[in-house]
Amino acid sequence: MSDSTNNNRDTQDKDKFRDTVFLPKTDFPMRGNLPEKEPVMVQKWQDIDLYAKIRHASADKPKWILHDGPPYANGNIHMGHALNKILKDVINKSWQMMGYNAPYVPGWDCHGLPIEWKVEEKYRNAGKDKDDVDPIQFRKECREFAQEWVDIQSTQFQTLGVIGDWKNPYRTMTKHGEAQIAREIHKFLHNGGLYRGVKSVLWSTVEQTALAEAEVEYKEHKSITVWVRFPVVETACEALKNSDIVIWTTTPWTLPSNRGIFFNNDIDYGVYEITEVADDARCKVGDRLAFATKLSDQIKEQAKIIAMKKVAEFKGTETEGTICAHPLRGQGYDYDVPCHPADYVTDEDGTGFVHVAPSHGPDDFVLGSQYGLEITDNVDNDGSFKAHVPLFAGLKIYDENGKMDAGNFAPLKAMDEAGKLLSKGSVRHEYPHSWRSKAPLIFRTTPQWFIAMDNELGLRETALQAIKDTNWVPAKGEARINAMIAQRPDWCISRQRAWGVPIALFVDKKTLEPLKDDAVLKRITDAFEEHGSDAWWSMDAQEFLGSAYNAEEYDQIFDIVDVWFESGSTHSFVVDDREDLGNGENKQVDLYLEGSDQHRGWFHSSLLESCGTKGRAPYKNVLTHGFVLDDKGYKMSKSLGNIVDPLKLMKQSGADILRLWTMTSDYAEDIRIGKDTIKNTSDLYRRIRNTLRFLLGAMDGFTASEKIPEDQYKDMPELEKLMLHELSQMDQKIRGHIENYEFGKLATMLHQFCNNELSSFYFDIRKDRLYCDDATSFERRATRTVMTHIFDCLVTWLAPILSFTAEEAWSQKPDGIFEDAQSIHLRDFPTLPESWHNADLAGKWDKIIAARKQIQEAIEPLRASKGLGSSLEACPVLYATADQKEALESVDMADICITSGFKIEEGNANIEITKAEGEKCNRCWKVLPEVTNHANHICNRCDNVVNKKQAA
RNA sequence: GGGCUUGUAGCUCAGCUGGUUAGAGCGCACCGUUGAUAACGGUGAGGUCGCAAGUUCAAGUCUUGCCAGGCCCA
Repeated sequence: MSDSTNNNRDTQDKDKFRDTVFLPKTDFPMRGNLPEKEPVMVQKWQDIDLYAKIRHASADKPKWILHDGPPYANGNIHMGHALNKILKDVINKSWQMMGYNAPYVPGWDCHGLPIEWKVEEKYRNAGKDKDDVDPIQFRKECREFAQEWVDIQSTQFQTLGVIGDWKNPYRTMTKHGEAQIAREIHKFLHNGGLYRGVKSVLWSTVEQTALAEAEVEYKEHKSITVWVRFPVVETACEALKNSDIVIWTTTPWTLPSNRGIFFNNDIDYGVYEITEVADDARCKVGDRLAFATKLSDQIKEQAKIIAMKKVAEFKGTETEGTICAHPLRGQGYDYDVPCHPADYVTDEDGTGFVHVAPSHGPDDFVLGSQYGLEITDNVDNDGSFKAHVPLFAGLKIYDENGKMDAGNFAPLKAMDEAGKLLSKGSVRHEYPHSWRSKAPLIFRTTPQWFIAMDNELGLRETALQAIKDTNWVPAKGEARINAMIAQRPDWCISRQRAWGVPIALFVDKKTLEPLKDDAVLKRITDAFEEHGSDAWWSMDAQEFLGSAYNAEEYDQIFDIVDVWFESGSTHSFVVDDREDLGNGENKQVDLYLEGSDQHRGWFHSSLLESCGTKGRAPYKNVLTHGFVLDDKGYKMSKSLGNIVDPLKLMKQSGADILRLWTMTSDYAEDIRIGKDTIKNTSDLYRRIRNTLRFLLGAMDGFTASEKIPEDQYKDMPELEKLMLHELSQMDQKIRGHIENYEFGKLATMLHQFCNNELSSFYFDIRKDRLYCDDATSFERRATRTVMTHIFDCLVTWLAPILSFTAEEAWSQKPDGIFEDAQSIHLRDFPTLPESWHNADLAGKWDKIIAARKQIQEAIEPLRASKGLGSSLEACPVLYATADQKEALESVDMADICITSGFKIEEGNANIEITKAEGEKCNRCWKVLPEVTNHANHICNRCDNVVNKKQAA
């Protein structure tokens, strides 16, 4: 007989018996093809209004509320948005499936500068000036712009698989939102938190307006530098007597506003007596000058001093209490100029002494205020000196084109004439300019509205306590926000802008006190509720003031409120005011969840706002995630060209890949994304998908009658019971992780369960039973019953993460076995019977599994030497102690090791692999002696099954 | 410049209060299977735990410095 004849017979037999084997069958494809399927599913969820169905189905369950932080309605979503929204969705779905009613109301931040700019830009491009546009019209265009992006982002978020109330999100620009934000401001008016103060801001003399930091561009600018002498008039420092302190500045125009001198306690200073000077030097022999010793050579050269000697040394600390005269004393500048320490003063350049004009620099302002230095009001909106300024009234710092003007040169000249100018020069340095006009900017103090941190309201104290009362996840977030709240200055909430909610107040022109009449305030917010805050511009002031007050005696405030105050108020106008979230019970929500930057942003402003109005935090738990970086750990940026676009990624790989990536990363830290990570995630995804596919295939044709009744579970084989135990273990771990906000471990755990417990263990072992056993046998029914339980659990556990894939798998399940839910997302995690838990069994099987592992290792060398192919060709002999022998004999080790035979002998621990005796069964492929006796070359078991099948 | 923070195999992550040869999954290599088949099973090779000092009988784990990142400020 030739080989080919043999092969033919084998092939025929194989074909013959292949049809009698119960191979897995399912329409759930191996390949996900997610980019095509996901959008269809999103559409379906919208069509059936899945969100409403979930709400309806869980209406009676206890509420669990994650309150969404509003993204800014401007531009397409980026990876950070994707991470944030996916995380929220996974967490929310998890709690929902734990048996809670977890509504998700997405929101948007709609007011603010970036949108205002975009609209302004449109006007500029049309050759119009924003200031010429009617504010109502301007705001209308801003609103339309914002709404456009709300709609776009809404669609994009939904493609991520995020389920929420997309039909009815919250927005900071709705009429109710604006009205309630105004009410919140009024609460601070009543509780004493709100006050009017001044603040140092960057000011454009050309546009005559304050600029936000984001409107400022830093570029090179040539400034005048001057070294100026301040004669010491009073000092406890012996060295300083009869000398002049030398300061250095690049802004000569600030000298008329000088009110102090700062030094550094740690710097070494010297007093130098001039002994020889050049002809064109501005100082003379015998002058005594004080400055930092480290800078003496530099100053000597600059001042054209040929020779000088150090006559005294002193530490910065000794300078305390020294008082100087202004260089223009006798010409209207007769006040004292005190010296104070300041850490920011260095001896890197200049003189080691810094001149202080509290009105014209942020450091000057903050420290100057602390030392009680006068905040001058010398400079007008257009950059000219006000009329009360001696010598320089009317002179402008910059002209209308932003060029340096007499306001800079005149003080310099006056100093020189007074003999107080030591030297002058120029320097090129980075300097703030207007984004719009490109003109250089100046610092100027302007009146602004503040919320006090430390007055009778005690906001800082309340907030610090609220931080302690909140659960911060990860815990390090607490230290971060605590430091910020502990150190922050009063909250400046006013902006001189158009697109926002006005700080809707009237201020008495005479007393400068804001009007606190409730009737007036109510008329204002009622009008906002009806017309939106546009009413502040469109209605007449007298309409708000009513008959009790005369509009002419009041200033109407047109400043708008900081957008952080708006989003910080969402706990009020969203959480408290929406029935679906709220409960109207003034209750804290369960979770705020944002990036770690929000310790300064939303967590922070929400905390202050809520502490000010409610005396406690708006949240119980705060979860933070890190930032998305590129594959090397660098920040994504256009210039580096390393941006990963979530929309593109979804089109290439699918949202479920993105979702899985999020959850397998340690999102508490910054996370990386790149080619490798996506590849890795796709591989993980394939394994999970194939596990679902195998389960679906294994359940092919399963009906309720095949299912083992609950009361017979005790008779199931141990392996089946072990798997039920594994399920109950998983169930407990999963619930524990969710309750402790340890979502990072979930996806990894699920994947490893698919991989280890299922694919390489249970499925591999039970393939024989599924494929070859009698379909009606108790054992096969038990296996298939357990498969339905595994599927029931796994598909639901996966649903929060792989929302699309789980839904797809759910749609492929056999009928009549599972809960009748239209969508997987309408389900809860299955409640597993207590009886499934079986620690003793698990303990026993630990040993069995260890033995299995040893057998597998022992087979390997034979395979390598070609002594063996399939493990079914082997018959291991295990030598073990009597105890072990007993345990192993109680189970079918051949099945478990997927070998055709298995012998256990008493003896010293050892393993021998022998070849199984007999021939390969043409149906089940086991190598058994009995096969030889059958005409069809099949084993007894298979023969029975085939005969029974034919009879049926 | 300041506050907070990160750095463990090619990738994603574990490593509790310092204690035997640093773990897992993926990927990779090799083998098996060809009845989960663009799948499945097994075995194996990969790490001076960012670098350098120090504390200790003992450090990935504690201290200090440095390097490279990140967030928030200035």
